[in-house]
Amino acid sequence: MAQESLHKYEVVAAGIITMIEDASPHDLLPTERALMEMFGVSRMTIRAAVRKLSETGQVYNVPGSGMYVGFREVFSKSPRLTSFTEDMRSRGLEASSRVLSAQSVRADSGLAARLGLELDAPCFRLHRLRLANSEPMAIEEVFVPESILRLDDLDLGQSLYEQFASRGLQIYRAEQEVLAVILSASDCQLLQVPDGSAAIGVHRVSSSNRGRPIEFARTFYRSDRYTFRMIVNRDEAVQ
Amino acid sequence: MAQESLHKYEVVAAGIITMIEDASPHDLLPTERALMEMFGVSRMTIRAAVRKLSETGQVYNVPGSGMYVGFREVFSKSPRLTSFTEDMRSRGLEASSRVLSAQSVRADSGLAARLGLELDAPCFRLHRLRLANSEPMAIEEVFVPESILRLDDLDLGQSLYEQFASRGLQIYRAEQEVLAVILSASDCQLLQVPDGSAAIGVHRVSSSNRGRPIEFARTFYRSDRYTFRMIVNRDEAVQ
DNA sequence: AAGTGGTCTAGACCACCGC
DNA sequence: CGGTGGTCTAGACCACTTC
Repeated sequence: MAQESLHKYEVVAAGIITMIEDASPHDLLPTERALMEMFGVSRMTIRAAVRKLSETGQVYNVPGSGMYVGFREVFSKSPRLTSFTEDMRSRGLEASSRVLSAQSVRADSGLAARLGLELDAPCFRLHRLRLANSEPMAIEEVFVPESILRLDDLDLGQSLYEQFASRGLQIYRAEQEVLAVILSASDCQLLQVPDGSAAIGVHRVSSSNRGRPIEFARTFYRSDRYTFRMIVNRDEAVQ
Repeated sequence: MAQESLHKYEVVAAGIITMIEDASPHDLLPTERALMEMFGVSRMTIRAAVRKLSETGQVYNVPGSGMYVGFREVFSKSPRLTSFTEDMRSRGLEASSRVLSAQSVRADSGLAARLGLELDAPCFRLHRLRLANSEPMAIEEVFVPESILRLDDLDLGQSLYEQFASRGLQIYRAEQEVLAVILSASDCQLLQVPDGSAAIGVHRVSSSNRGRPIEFARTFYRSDRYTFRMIVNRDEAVQ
């Protein structure tokens, strides 16, 4: 069941991935010019594919030398914008959720600033326990302007992102802040962790492709079950 | 004092940045074809500059519509590999450090695996308190194989990265894991935070451009002073 | 229908690496 | 020195947005 990719560079990237699967980290890959012939595309298309793969650490380039298979597959996921469901799926877990509350609220100054709203603008707040393989994984608090989705129209049984999409709003981009917190007693109980446990907090403002803020979410992940993994690269020389 | 950039796309990126400075978020920027004429370069060079800027959220593209100034400058830093010194400098703070201990150790199984060494291979461990504007900000524990830098040759007064560089080893890439922890009583004292405080933990394996692991570092940042900020983008449609 | 960014071609020269 | 990735050109067609 081969997926029908639209763009050539995606086909090339998929082809390179199949090469990588049967190779060890730091193995030398064919040169870009050789890949041109193998895939019958121009060099820029090869480089677009390679860029995509090197962003996730699956391959890496050494100028003047060649292109190599990335280190370890465990670490191959750089931070990308994903829904909780996708994130869990990529870790081999099945996501579900339990609604703790859903209510209408008025934006305070902090929320209004984050979502680009007037003070006291109507929003709804959705408070959910997120589970992975039926075990508590995170507590999520989402605020959405009622100008985008009214609480009355909210279908609690359906994915929030799908409901945005059905209104022509697709989330493209997010500003995100990662911090450490100590959970409240009630949150510890919900997550089934010892009292006073630490958690990874993520504050996120998600926006449409037009830069319009769609949601502000505060999520607290169990730190015994969840970590952020990423590959970081340097632009220039070290300090 | 204009910096002499080597590449055209860097010159173009710098030029676009000066446009951005006098503009507001979501302002429309010239089209790529207009920028070609303005800078006298080809479209691919414009796009290389735009890619660089959009990685850090300074601009964003809307297909079929145009290119726009990014949201807020506060959030413009996506996760990149930086030294503590650079990281603090980019936040407008001056970095310093206090050595807590420096000793020779033997790699246990975890360390050996991370650094690609034999079990019991000699390494040194450097334990430092990192300060920003003379205030404690983080506790850092670095392990380096003695095959790369011997403890005897270590100059505690000099930047570790500079000592790598002087041996022809430049750090290009790192695998990083971010987690939340509760600090030990002694670490709380060092960081001057209340007992039982949470901290952001970062585990990092840094490698040379040849994929050779150079250091394993465990850093704990005060979570009241330090957060990770990043912009994340989507590749494809939402779940 | 016109204009936009996204993709793609078929070339080219360069800095750097390894022999 | 030849080969590598990094940059760059001058075109082209496409899907999509905007009017």
